[in-house]
Amino acid sequence: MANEPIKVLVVDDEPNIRDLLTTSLRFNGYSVYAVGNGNDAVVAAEKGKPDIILLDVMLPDQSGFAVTKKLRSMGIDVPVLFLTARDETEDKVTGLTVGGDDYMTKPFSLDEIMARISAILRRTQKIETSDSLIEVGEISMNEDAHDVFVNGQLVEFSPTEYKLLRFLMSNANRVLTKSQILDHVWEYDFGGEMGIVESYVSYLRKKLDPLTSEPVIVTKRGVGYMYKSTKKEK
Amino acid sequence: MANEPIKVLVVDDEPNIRDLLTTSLRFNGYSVYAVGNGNDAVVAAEKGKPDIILLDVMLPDQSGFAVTKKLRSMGIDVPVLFLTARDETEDKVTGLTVGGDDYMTKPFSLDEIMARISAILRRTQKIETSDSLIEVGEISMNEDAHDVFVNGQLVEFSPTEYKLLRFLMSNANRVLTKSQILDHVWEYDFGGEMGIVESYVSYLRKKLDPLTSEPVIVTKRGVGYMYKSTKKEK
DNA sequence: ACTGACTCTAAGATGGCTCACAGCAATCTC
DNA sequence: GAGATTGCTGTGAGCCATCTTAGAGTCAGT
Repeated sequence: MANEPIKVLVVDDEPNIRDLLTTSLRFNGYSVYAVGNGNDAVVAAEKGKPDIILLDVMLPDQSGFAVTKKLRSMGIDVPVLFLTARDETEDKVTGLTVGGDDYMTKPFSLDEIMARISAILRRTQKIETSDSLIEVGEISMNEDAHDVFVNGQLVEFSPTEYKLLRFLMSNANRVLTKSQILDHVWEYDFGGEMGIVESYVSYLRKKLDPLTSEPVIVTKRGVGYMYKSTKKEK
Repeated sequence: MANEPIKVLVVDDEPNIRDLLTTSLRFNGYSVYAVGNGNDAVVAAEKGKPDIILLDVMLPDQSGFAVTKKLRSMGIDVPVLFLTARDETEDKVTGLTVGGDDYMTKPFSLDEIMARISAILRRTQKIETSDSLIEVGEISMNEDAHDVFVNGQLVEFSPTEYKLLRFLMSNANRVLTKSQILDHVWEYDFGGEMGIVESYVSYLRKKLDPLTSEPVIVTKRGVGYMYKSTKKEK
């Protein structure tokens, strides 16, 4: 598919986060390399010419902002997705979303971070084809506007409902276990039980089923859930 | 495809499980080597360059997670199929299905574990030819969707029925004894009688026979069962 | 502080699933 | 053909996965 894989630079001092991101990104087809501090980040960005950087703002040697500033002064204006702790968000983040940049608070969910990366690349790499519309069966989803249309009718969803639906739709016609759903849709430090997936599937069905000709989320007993789209026979 | 056999590393401290897995995997054409603790696993993974690792999470020296982390930090990002006990599942499962990884709870069934391995290799080795479709005679089976079509018509099966049918189909035109079926389809610690196989064959027939031109599961009296596909040409 | 939206837990209800058993059917042996 | 053996399937008990809903706790905006 991709002759030139998209290159991502991950900068975070926590090995767990670094592994999590590296593994997931690789699996999603990105070419990834990861470093643990600001100095290495600058060097790696200069040599590796990444298409996007995931950059923790809280690094041992210098802040992510300093790294960005240094890169920009070197003429490297790669888009950055900042990773910040929840509490240090409000004050320092202002002005971050200029240009192609964006930020996410930790802890994040994998599905969410992949979506953000896509969004940033979509905005910055004009050549990129993938548009922000996910359309499967009777439901279409506009990623930019966060809107969901079911057979043309706008339906409101809570953030979690939205993420769950997006994950199900982007894996249409494939059974997903509750563990998979939990791992991808919920924040990585979520400590609860898988029962919450059942609850949210229930919420989704309550909103979706009245508007669709047939149930879109089917239960595969003993396995998991699947978003089913009208499939062509073969 | 078989010029280079796929290499599997088995890591489990229980010799019984290790032997069970090793034997089955070898029989299925994999190149297998097995170790009993985490340190050996890291060494073996480094030297042997396996295509996939079956990794018990509960090892004598260190956890399977620690092993994985060590490997990833060494730049070895081979996919892992974690093996966990049923009770330690609920709490510590988070993050297990990230990347190409997956997990299975002990006790498992051999057929199930082979299916999972195929699924993981299919997802991670993009070159892999075999897709997720098993098609023999009038029945086709979509592994991703866990769907079974009999002459184009979707039929629902319980998990056990599904596994039994999959095992029969992947051994089409070969007689399988009830013991073989029990050993492959049911969990390895199943304590019941072989009569259960007869029951489930009966369930399958009740659902399949009305939709097929001739019975697909034939009884070889005194021997076992066989899935028969009408292959006229050869 | 009040309100409403949202997340998550817990628990009861439901119904499917697994498995054993038993009687009947089919097949084999002599 | 008769009895013995093996296989088939209906019944039912107990278990377990799933669905749904009510409510507690939290957070944001007014």
